[in-house]
Amino acid sequence: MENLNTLTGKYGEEGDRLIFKVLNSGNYLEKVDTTQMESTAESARKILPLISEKALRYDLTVPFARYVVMHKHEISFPFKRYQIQPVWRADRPQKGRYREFYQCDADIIGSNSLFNEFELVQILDEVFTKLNLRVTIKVNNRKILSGIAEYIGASDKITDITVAIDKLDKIGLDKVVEELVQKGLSSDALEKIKPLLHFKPITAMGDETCEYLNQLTGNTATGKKGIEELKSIFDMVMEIPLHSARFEFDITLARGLNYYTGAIFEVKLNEPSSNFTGSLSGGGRYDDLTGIFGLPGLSGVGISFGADRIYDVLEELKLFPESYSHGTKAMLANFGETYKSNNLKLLFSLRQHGISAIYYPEEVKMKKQFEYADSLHIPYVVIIGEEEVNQEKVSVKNMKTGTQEMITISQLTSRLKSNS
RNA sequence: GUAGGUAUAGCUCAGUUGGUUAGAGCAUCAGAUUGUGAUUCUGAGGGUCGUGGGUUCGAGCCCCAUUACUUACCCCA
Repeated sequence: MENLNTLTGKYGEEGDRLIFKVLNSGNYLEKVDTTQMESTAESARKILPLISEKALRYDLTVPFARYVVMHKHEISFPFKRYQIQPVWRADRPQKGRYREFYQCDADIIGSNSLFNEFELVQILDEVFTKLNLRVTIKVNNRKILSGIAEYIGASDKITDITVAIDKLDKIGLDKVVEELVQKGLSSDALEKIKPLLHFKPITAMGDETCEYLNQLTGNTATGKKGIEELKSIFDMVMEIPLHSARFEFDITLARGLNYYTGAIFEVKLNEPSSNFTGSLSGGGRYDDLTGIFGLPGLSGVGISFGADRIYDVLEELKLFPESYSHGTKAMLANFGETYKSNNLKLLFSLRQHGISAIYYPEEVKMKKQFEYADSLHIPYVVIIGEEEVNQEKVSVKNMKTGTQEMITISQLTSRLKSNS
């Protein structure tokens, strides 16, 4: 839970609408002049701060910035932290999109070094490599986008421009141009921007490319700085290559969150057998997020994993193991009161040896007990009945191979211990 | 915020132009020499067809409302 006014304005116009506002406690209409109320959007906007002071957290980055400011005297900078918690969006739920979901954030605050960006890229690569997911890490830089807007004389329209360009794949060149015109872009600006629309994502940044990009951004200082930063990250990625992730610069990558000022990241799934389109992870650099809480000049960079989306994708691609190897190792069949004591002794002896075992609690048919063991993927079923007691042995059935044999308890123990 | 779609057994779904006791697969349960699963065969139970109205001789099917779920756009994890 956060104060509403610490969240508003940080996530863009769209973001503000998606914040879950919490109604004030008690008589929440106390401060409202009900005679002035109208059912218009504008009236609603005016009344909102009067009836709601709290909101559910929209992401983990803004609350993190608040935390850093609150604890500035106890923190050594550069400060790194990770955090896994639910966040909320007042959105219409749909595939891969939830009202409540878990984000896993990793941030480094209090350092301008681009090495931090590189470290985060390494984390992204390592995580998705370990999860066995092929992904594309898309990267861009807000300064490049600002440079472009500056160059074409439409600094106030950065968001409109990037949002439109972002749709290139989906709606095509003509529609994008149409949308830009509709947003009020001059024909002169449009001419300048057109080469950008033909710029495809690239996976390497040589000097020539940089030079070309400088041209595209009209050699503005901001644009140049962004290109320089981008190249610096690329250089590091070239030097220490990633394990499995594809790393590419995509000039159409925009990101709606207002607070980003430098590098921006987004991770897309790159598996032919899945058509999941949402981003699995995102992030970027924010230069002055702590400023609004009273600690200016602190730059940070962070990424966020969408745990639920990653889970969905792993499920869809069947990458979860069918059962966990460290689950129950053996089930002792229940043969009734006569053999209960033998079973209990064995059960606790096995557990003392660190073997996870259970005793079927009811005296029911063997068929049912075996079905139970099978449904739980328990690899061994141990039987102690008349035969076994007479021979001072136990029967053990390997549920995978179907073979069964009679062995001593010490043989059983070492067998269950050895192949784990 | 905008625009669609769906709602029938525990689950996944059939159900013809409205017409008699609403079906299947899977799951569950019970049996096939009462010490054996994944892989056999036989049988059984289980549904006020989301809810409330309406049209009709008659509604799972048509119309209206309502609720829940879901998909796309917008945007994002």
